[in-house]
Amino acid sequence: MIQLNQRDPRPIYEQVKENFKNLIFQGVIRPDEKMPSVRELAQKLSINPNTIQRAYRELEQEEMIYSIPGKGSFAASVHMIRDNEIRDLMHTFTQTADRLLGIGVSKEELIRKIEGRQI
Amino acid sequence: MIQLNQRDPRPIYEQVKENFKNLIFQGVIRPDEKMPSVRELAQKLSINPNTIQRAYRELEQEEMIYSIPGKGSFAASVHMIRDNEIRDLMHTFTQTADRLLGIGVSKEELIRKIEGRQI
DNA sequence: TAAGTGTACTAATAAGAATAATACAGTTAA
DNA sequence: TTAACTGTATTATTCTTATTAGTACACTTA
Repeated sequence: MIQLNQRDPRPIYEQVKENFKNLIFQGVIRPDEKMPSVRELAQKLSINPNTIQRAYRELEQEEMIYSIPGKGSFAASVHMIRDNEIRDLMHTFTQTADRLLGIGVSKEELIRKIEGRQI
Repeated sequence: MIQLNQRDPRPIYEQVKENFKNLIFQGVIRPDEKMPSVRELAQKLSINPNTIQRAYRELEQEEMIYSIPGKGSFAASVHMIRDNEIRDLMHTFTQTADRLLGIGVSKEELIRKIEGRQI
């Protein structure tokens, strides 16, 4: 299910995170489906359970999954994930806009930029 | 001219950078005015010249200053600095907009966001 | 030509990130 | 109730990276 690449310079927990993100986005792991337990996966990959736990903790902070002590970790719904992504991007968007407006760029210029985009 | 804070957890070269950014923004160092030489400043602060050199190198990459081998380092013009800042922010702005458009947010919604801002 | 300037390269060191070891607490099912 | 599972917190160790230092080079100016 999860593939670690020895030559990948990124830390293991990052590789684990990316693997699960892909599996969830691709629908291989469905919303509310149980993920492998930290110990089970750690054993399969021959690494320390805490490394998996770190990956899960960060995935939870990014609201890709949710964890229930004693029960397990589960994939979040794709709608939830999409909403969170939009929320975060919107925050960056308005923040950047504010900084531009603050140093003298006009609203009209920003709006023109938007209108000029593809899609 | 430059103040280093022993309790500041940031590396020395970062503190040096921030100090100069402020001095330039505040107009204490005027456009094209010569900055202290790497050795002179290093001696005053009792640190290695290479540490100053790193600060200067990064300030140059950010186009806050420009350096001429054998002559010295000089503050960039405030107009240049402002233009660079706008260029970078615009890049972030359009990039973020594109990602939002890509996952289904409409141009109209983004434009409304801009129009709703203060200033 | 001597004393100044920035810069490049390498080595040493310090700081932080990544992982491991261990213990705790909740859940479930026999 | 208890045994075997689950996630989580804390601390320690290891390892990588970032930071700083040492040294030499090349250019400019007086």
